[in-house]
Amino acid sequence: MSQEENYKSEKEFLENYNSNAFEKLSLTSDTLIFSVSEEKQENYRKLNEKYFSILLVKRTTYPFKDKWCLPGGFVKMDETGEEAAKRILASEANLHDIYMEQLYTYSDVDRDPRMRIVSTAYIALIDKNKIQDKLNDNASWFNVVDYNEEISNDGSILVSYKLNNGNEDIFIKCKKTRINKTSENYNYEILENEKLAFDHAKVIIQGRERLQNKIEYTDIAFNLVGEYFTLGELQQVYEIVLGKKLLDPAFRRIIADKVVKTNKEKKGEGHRPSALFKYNG
Amino acid sequence: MSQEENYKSEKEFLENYNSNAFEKLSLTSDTLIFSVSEEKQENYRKLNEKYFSILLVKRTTYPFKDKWCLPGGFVKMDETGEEAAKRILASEANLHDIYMEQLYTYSDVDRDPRMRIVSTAYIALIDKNKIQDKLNDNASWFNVVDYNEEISNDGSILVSYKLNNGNEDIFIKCKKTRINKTSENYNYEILENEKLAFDHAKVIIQGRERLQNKIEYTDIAFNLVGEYFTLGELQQVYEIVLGKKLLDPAFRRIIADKVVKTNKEKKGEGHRPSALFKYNG
DNA sequence: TGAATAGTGTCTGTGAGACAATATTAT
DNA sequence: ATAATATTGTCTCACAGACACTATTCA
Repeated sequence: MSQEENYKSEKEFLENYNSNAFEKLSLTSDTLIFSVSEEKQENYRKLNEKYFSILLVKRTTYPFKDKWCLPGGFVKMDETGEEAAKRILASEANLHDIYMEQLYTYSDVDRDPRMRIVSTAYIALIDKNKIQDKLNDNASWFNVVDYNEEISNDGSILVSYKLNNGNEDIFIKCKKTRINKTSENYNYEILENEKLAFDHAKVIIQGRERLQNKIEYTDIAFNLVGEYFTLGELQQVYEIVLGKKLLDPAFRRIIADKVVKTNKEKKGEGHRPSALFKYNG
Repeated sequence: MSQEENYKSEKEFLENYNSNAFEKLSLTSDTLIFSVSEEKQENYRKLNEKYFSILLVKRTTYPFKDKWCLPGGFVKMDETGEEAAKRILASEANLHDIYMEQLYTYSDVDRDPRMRIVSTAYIALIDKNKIQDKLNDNASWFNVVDYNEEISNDGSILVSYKLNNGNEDIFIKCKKTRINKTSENYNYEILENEKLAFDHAKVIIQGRERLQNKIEYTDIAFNLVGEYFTLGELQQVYEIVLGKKLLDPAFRRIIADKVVKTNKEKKGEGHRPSALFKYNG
């Protein structure tokens, strides 16, 4: 504290500043990448079933070796947290120009066993059709195959997830408690989590909640579909993110002024073809 | 990278971990404290005029000596960002048990002239009537006396603020540009800012926006009033935060199931007395 | 009594929820 | 023809916006 007292100018102060006066820590960026994946149906008439999916990476090194985690890494001294997140996605998963926003900064003292590491988590949304190629060996898409939320007696909410990548299941169970009765902010206590490293189970739960909220009052859903899409496909995306069925006419009313009809059609599906639309950005 | 390769267990790895393998930085917590202040009117019949107000602290040391900033400081190694924010508010302004939530983490490389410092900003809401005492000499409440938002030709939004603490004006002008056409996230470019340190002008603008949004779908407004309040007072709080007048019947409908009428009354105001209500948490 | 706020009644239009009906394709 | 989805029409109900009206106090 006393070091600042006697300088005559900011310039002089800065020249003499001891940047080690305060303890330092490391900062990482972790990105929660959401997408919607399709699964071909046996019945040729039916639409492909869609799943909400998350990209996870298997750790090959300690700590949490062999556990799954969000793609992330250390923030370098010459980049912002978001720049770091983008750099890592480009190098680890060959992803470029994707929608990204900051989710939350996690600063629990013991969240990393190595040392004090604070992490800023980001949410990213991509259209999975664009990027079937070049996934790193350690990376894998997990579908949310089961999702449940129930209110317990004491007013807290029990959330459970089941993720699957075609090969392996991940279960998460979490107890959400309101931090304050006036707000929608929760404390997340992980009750069950065998396979996810760090506090990433919490990030996934909190991130999905954010996406569910934002899809209702923004247009971010369009980042999950390609340039051309049918209204049925778009509706499926909303339904998967929201976790509930929507009524066709209501949905069409809501998005009517967000899309433009093109003269293209999607044909050959065993039923009436549907018009392809574009986002009216 | 190579250090992790050869350990047989996580325990062994951690015992040998070199925590200086990556560059480190400093983390600070800054808190944007909002409140609503009253100003006695000359006309005895009229209600007190209310202002949206923000607590700022005058810096006494470099950098940004003599500029105003948000109360904040370095996060210690044994506390989370939010704990640091609370510790600082307790010590600097004698504020305890106040509503707080995380706003955003600012990590621009040059945001602090001393060195690389990342800051997590928090929003806090308090009832100003509770805390007229014991403000630090350097701290001062600024009222938002003028606030304007206009859309410019290129689609960006020009935001201007005028703050006043009874003694001094602070002007801020900022250009908001959508980062992405699908979302409500903006890039904030400060065009005018003489008196605020660091990137705190941006924090104020972003924080107020957050509050405006959240007051519509949560009950956080109740953190800005005391235990007992009249519906007129509560309505004023909403109006000030939202920056627009509300119609009485509509407002009463909206909050009807959030409040409970008590048998207390507020009398002696030169007009019909009004019932005091409590929050129905 | 008058100025000011407190509090309520009610009309209207918008928009969401619900359900029904029609349209069109591949097999 | 049939199964499946695409697309539109319309009824109803809830609710926000708007305005008018009544109630009550203190100087």
